[in-house]
Amino acid sequence: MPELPEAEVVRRGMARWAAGATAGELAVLDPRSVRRSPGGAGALRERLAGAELAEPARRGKFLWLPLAGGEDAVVVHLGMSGQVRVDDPGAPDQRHLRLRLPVRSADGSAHELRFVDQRIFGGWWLDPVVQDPASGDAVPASAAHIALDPLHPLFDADEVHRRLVRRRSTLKRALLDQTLVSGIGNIYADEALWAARLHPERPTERMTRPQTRAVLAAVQDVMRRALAVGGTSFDALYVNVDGRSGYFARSLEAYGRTGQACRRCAAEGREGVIVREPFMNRASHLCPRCQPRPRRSTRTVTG
DNA sequence: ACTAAGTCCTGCTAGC
DNA sequence: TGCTAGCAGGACTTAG
Repeated sequence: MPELPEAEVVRRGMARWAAGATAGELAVLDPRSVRRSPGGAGALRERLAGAELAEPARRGKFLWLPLAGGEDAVVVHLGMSGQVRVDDPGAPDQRHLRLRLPVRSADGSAHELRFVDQRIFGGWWLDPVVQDPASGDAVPASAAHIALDPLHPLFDADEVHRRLVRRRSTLKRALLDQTLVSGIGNIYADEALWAARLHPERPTERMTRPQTRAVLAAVQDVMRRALAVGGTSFDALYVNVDGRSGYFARSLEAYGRTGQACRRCAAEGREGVIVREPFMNRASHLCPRCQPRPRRSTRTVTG
């Protein structure tokens, strides 16, 4: 699933051909992929035709193509199965191809930016650009509520801690809340919790500052390592703009390793096994020996 | 029938 | 009793 490292790989892949390019006429093969765009396919197509694209940008899992002039941008969100592909004009359609944007790149070459999305959680939409007062960044309005991501230069773990302990929730749920810290999804949440030896159900108000620092440092570490090898690919759902897979799946310690030995336990002579636990109609993967379930919460249970 | 999951939206509840 | 902020959970989606 695309999380921050995968979105960043896609951003870099797009940058070479999109930065400074001139857009042609957008083909909308499935209007559901532009359902968030004001005015629908027609308005988006009209705005893009002939528009100059600037350097692609990203915050958390949100990507966008700023349009020359700086007043608006095309947001590209991958959802859970979205891909951006850069193809030669006339290349055969991919299965689940939803959008096709011809571009004349800065070097004069012709390409197509294509949006392929099996499950249609993602999409493209036109959005005004606003200034985020906290960072000074220019961001699309629909991404303005998103917190800084862990790889942002101004990311402040202690500020996240202060906000975290005010919450009456649990740790993994908080890590997935894009308004607290952005870019983390189910894979990197499980990996960071394993690395920091913290249970996903740990109450947020009982987190210590060293624990918060540890889990956020683990997020940064696992994201940087994933980025270095092109992201995490489990199947054909996530690929780079060239259609190539990332190699981080083989480095995962918790996610997707249900029933397999915990490698840290094995290295230390213990026999922990990764288990899968239900979580928000989804799943968490963890080692019960490294990540013991917190003792019963001190939170008041009404009844 | 059930699995995968990012984000938006709705509705509930605690607390004042 | 009523308001609000914050939190939890459902809806959306398709292939295997």
